[in-house]
Amino acid sequence: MTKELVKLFDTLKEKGLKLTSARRIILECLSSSPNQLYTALDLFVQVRDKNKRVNFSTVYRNLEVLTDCGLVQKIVFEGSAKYQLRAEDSHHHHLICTVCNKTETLPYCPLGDLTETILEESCFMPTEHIVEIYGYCRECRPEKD
Amino acid sequence: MTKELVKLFDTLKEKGLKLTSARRIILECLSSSPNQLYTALDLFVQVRDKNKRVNFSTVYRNLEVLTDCGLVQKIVFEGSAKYQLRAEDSHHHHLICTVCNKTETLPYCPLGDLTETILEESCFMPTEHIVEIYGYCRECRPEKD
DNA sequence: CTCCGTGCAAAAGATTTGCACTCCC
DNA sequence: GGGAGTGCAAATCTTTTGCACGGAG
Repeated sequence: MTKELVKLFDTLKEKGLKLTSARRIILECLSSSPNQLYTALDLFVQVRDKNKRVNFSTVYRNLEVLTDCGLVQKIVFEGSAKYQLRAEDSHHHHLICTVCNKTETLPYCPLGDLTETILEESCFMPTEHIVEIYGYCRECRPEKD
Repeated sequence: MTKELVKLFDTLKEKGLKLTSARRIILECLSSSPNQLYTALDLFVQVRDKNKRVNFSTVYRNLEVLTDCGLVQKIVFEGSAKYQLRAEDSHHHHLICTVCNKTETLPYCPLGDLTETILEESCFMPTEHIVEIYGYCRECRPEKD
């Protein structure tokens, strides 16, 4: 079992949540492809492979729990929610390939100090933001001509 | 009837779409609160007030049509799609108040020239992006202390 | 007159919930 | 042992679709 996984489990416990077998498997699956965006269904299929007794609702309920306690990041696009482990270290965003749906990480935030600027310009006080960048990853990029 | 409304109707016709009474009413409603994000249901309720015979599916179908032809902008958050007239002039983003749900416009794009940078750094070729900024508008801002 | 657009009803898909039972701490 | 968590089934909510009919151009 990887160090990262242990850390995830510990975080769960610290938050007063029980480490059940469903949660263990869900975190293992998410952790096995940290750059993939899973729908609840994607994840359920993979979880099911490891333990047939885990229910779809349980996956949903736990994705919500894990999102609330900050271990998982939720993004909504193309009609359904997608989930991914949240890198616990730093604020970042995603580069999402519209062909293969794999994601890469943009390790910094393009908004930078914009919060201050917006507050001054618009009297609007930003608290959170969504930045998602869509395009072609290196593999899926159309041939250059 | 406002100038802006006439312009919207003309755009419809230019695109080869018929100006039906449902579309007229939908655009009137959207145009009456250009800074509000409407769910399909919100809009349906308001449309219904003006003409009881308009169907919910018609609202959905037209929101899609209007989005496709660029008159309306669609944003998905909090579990459902929200719609708003698209300012026809320029690329911009939204400041969304998490209290009253009203939106303001951020008249520029915080990503700026980042497309080039990302391509160089990551070999990822951005084609589109979502930037939505959440926070408190001037009216809903918590008391300063 | 001709289709695009619509009303209606039903289906599809995503997500949530009530309840009894289970099993982690 | 107690309460958080789960399985199951059904409900709910959002969005889509098939089909026959109606109205804008």
